[in-house]
Amino acid sequence: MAKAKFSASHSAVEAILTAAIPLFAQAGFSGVAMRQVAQAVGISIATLYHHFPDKSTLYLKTIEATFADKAEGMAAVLAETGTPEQRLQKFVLRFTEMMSQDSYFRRLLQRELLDGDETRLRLLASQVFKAQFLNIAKLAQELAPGCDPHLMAISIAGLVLFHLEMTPLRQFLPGGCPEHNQPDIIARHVTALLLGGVPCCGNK
Amino acid sequence: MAKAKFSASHSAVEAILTAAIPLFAQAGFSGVAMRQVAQAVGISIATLYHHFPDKSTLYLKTIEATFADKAEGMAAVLAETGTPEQRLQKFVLRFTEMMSQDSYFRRLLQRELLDGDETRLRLLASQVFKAQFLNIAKLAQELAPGCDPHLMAISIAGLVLFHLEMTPLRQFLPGGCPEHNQPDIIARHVTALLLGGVPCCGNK
DNA sequence: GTCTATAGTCGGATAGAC
DNA sequence: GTCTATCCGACTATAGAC
Repeated sequence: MAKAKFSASHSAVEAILTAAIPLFAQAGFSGVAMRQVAQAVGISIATLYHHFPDKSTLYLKTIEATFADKAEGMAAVLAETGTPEQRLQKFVLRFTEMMSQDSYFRRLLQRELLDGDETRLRLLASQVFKAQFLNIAKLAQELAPGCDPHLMAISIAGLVLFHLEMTPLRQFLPGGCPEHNQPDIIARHVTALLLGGVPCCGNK
Repeated sequence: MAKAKFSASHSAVEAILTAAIPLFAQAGFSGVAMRQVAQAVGISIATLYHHFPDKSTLYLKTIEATFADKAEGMAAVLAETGTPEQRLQKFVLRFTEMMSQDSYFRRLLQRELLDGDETRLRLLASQVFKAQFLNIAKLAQELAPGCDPHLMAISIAGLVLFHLEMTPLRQFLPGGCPEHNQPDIIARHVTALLLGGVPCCGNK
């Protein structure tokens, strides 16, 4: 009973969140007006406020939806067989590809690292990172016993994410070219660096 | 002649920029109101607009001032003697310390990587990074001949910067503790990783 | 659930006196 | 150079009809 009603409401909320993700990713919380969101969905502001009590809640729900989507995808990245080196290589490649594809998620992540309050940071940690973080840390311990797994896990993810963060700046730096933004190029460089240290191309 | 007049104007502009840096670093362009800046300096809005034609220009000048300050400091980080390994170690340590201290610069850098237009990104590249980037790339070539120096330079700086970006999230991730945010801990980890590859603590 | 209309506030920017 | 006073458009949020 009341199925149609609930379903309609549900899809309206989904449509709003879908429209809000690119807007907040592009301009951040204070850079987006509720009018813009309403216009992007094709509804009035009053209808928007019927589904979300205020702008902060809309933003939080947008973040939650984005991160929940990503948490699902992240689960498929690991659980590989092979030597630790092979598993690292595969993880880095898949992680790079996944992060390259979803610039909205990446931008929201960057914005949360700058402006996230404790609630949203806890959400980010527990929903998106925690499970994969433990797997990476475990892999790092196999490859580098005695090394701090927490620092290693952040370094591995950070190498990939920072190269993607630098995409807009790269073209203005010496030696930068569009090829450096390709996922497979970044993944190969990061893998070689992690497995070989600085002489990373001597062992190719 | 007209020295006092010019001097007064100069220090007023400086006072405004000094007050604007932490505000824009904290909340970003759209998160700061001109009224806030005026209040922080202790002047009226009209006076603020007497010195800067609009908000965009104030923001640009704030970024320019912050980056110009940093460009000076960056010059002192390099020019070391010793083996390539020793020079890398010293560079990473000093770079980490320098970036740890100035969170305003770091936040403005993060914000520009998200929202910077071409003008400001070119400024960032040429004023802040270019000179040091070439030095790091050169050092990387000594340590890893045949490896792409552009990718290596970004990886070296990125390892340090990403660990600092993760500071607010670290406490919610497995194994994270306040000590992981200390510059010397980060620098040691990054150096070991770069010189030894993943088995970074086996050679301590 | 969705709308039009609007309240009330805050934003960037300006006029003109001193 | 600095101020008070003000304009006015944009913003968040709400009221009330359908």
